Amino acid sequence: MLKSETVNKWARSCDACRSAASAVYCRADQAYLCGSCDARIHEAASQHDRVGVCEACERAPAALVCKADSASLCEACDAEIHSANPLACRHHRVPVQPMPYGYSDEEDEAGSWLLMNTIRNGDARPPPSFLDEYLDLELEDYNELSEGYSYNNEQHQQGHCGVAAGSSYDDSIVPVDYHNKGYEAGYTYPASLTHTVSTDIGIVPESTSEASSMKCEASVSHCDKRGTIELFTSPLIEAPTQLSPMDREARVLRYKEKKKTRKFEKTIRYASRKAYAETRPRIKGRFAKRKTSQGQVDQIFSSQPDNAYGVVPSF
DNA sequence: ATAACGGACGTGACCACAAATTAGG
DNA sequence: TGCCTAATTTGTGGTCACGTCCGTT
Repeated sequence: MLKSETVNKWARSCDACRSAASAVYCRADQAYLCGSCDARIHEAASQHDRVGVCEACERAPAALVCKADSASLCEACDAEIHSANPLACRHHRVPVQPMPYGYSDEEDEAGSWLLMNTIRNGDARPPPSFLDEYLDLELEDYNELSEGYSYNNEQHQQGHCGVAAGSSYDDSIVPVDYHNKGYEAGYTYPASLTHTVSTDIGIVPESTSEASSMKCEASVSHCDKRGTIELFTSPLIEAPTQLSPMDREARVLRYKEKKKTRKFEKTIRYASRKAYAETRPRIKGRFAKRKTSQGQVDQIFSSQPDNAYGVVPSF
């Protein structure tokens, strides 16, 4: 089943800007696009059918929507997830519908905007009051920001930021076409199919360590039953211990933007459980045993006079 | 200026049980 | 190594109790 508390490092990058994670797949263009690129490109081609990206692998167009899991899945992930056990097989799934024009991944858009502005201004360095802006961070957030911070102005001046706008892409790394070399060629995904990013993670170096993440094909994220996230790294993986100024800037900006756009509303991971909870009997808001609740119902109705009406027992 | 009071608001605990996950054979 | 079964854990929503904040007296 799907877990929402783990990090998916496998998200496919946008085919247009090569920086942000893709959010949609355009069937007409046969291209994966982030929210901002999708909005820009399809402003003139609004008739293109687009679908979301699979929430499990984030690297293939969604083909089905699982009502029980409230998740859009590609055919491969759907087959894998829903063949796991007889119960999963019973999940109701419907073909994914093309999204109307106007969809945009706000987070990607805002993040790109911030990055573009920074680069346009020709200065990717943190502002003088850089740290002051984080005085309101939670301690653990601050630790995450502090971890691995190493500002290297020389590298910045040498033009390592001269890549596509809104990108922290390291042009010294040759991009890998996952679609051709991985997914379609039978690339095996991690055993734990995950599809969302926990806000507890804080800064998740999605685009920042894109170069390194491209080399991290063997890494496996694991979430144990207490919710602790463990990252297993193979010896071949290069960890981003020293971040470039651009990488650092991108991380900071992404974090700031994410903090702004944090959504505190409750997220439902299992729609089936929600549906069941809504139908369950209650006594003063608490879940009640079916037999007990039935007895209470009988008691309530037996205590009402024959002509009593308008009283709705709260179960 | 300070204390007391009360209303508004926010937060966490509680409950049962299907579903998901893990452990062991 | 893979399969099966049993045991354990997770997640779900409405209500209540409690604490905090703020305005009024």
